[in-house]
Amino acid sequence: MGQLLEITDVTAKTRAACCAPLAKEPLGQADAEQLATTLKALADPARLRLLSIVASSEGREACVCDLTDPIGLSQPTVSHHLKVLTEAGFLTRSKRGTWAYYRLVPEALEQVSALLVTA
Amino acid sequence: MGQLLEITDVTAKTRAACCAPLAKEPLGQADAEQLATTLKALADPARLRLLSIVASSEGREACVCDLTDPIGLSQPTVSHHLKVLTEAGFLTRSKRGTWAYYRLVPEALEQVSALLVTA
DNA sequence: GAGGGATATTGATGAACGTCGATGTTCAGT
DNA sequence: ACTGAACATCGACGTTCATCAATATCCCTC
Repeated sequence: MGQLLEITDVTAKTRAACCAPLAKEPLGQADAEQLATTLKALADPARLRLLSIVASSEGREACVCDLTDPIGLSQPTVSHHLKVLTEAGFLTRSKRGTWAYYRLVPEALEQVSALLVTA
Repeated sequence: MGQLLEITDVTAKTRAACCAPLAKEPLGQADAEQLATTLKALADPARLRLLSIVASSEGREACVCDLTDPIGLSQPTVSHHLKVLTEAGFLTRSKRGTWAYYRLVPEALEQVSALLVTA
């Protein structure tokens, strides 16, 4: 009891919250695989750009139509990248009319950031 | 003038220091590719485990012989992963006798960590 | 309900990656 | 010099992944 995580937002399924900071103790195989999956979602130029565009947009959200052009990739490819980022927990999707809006989940990035710090 | 970076260690070739934080402004193509390369070095279970073992070892360093067994991969594969981490700036290599010691570069992880934070 | 626009899914293709066995290299000790 | 140990490099193989064109789905409007 007295778990530290009780304070955090329960609704956010922060998949990156898998383990102690890297430098704290050796990662187990399962934890390493989970963290790697999360990091792999970030380790792509197109997805990093998509994330940063969304993050610096008003309300920290943007629709696909605003993202396709500046990225310079086809619409299906952009859609695919957004799906990867969403499944990794970095974005959430909400459809309004014909448009799909993707919103940043700041806690997800903070989680990953916290795991990498040397403590 | 008054650059923030002047304070940081000059000797460390922190390759991750490419750009402003993700949420600050949209990443350019070149910056995104560089960051992605750095993150790709982290986005692998074996490399994450290697990093964490080194990070939690005495003096934040370890030789290959101490790493091969706990990882459960062949020696060439471990050697390859260590090379990737070194080229990404997360480790440095120093040979003493027959042994090769890999030491953690904490600043590199801190750099990446700082870029992901939502600011 | 028919047409059109925005987004998601599918299938295919080429490149990048993780892994290993085999071999090369360097160094300590005999 | 020779042998053995520690580590790196090479070449090959199977898998994963980014990307696109084509197609499907959903929703608005007329």
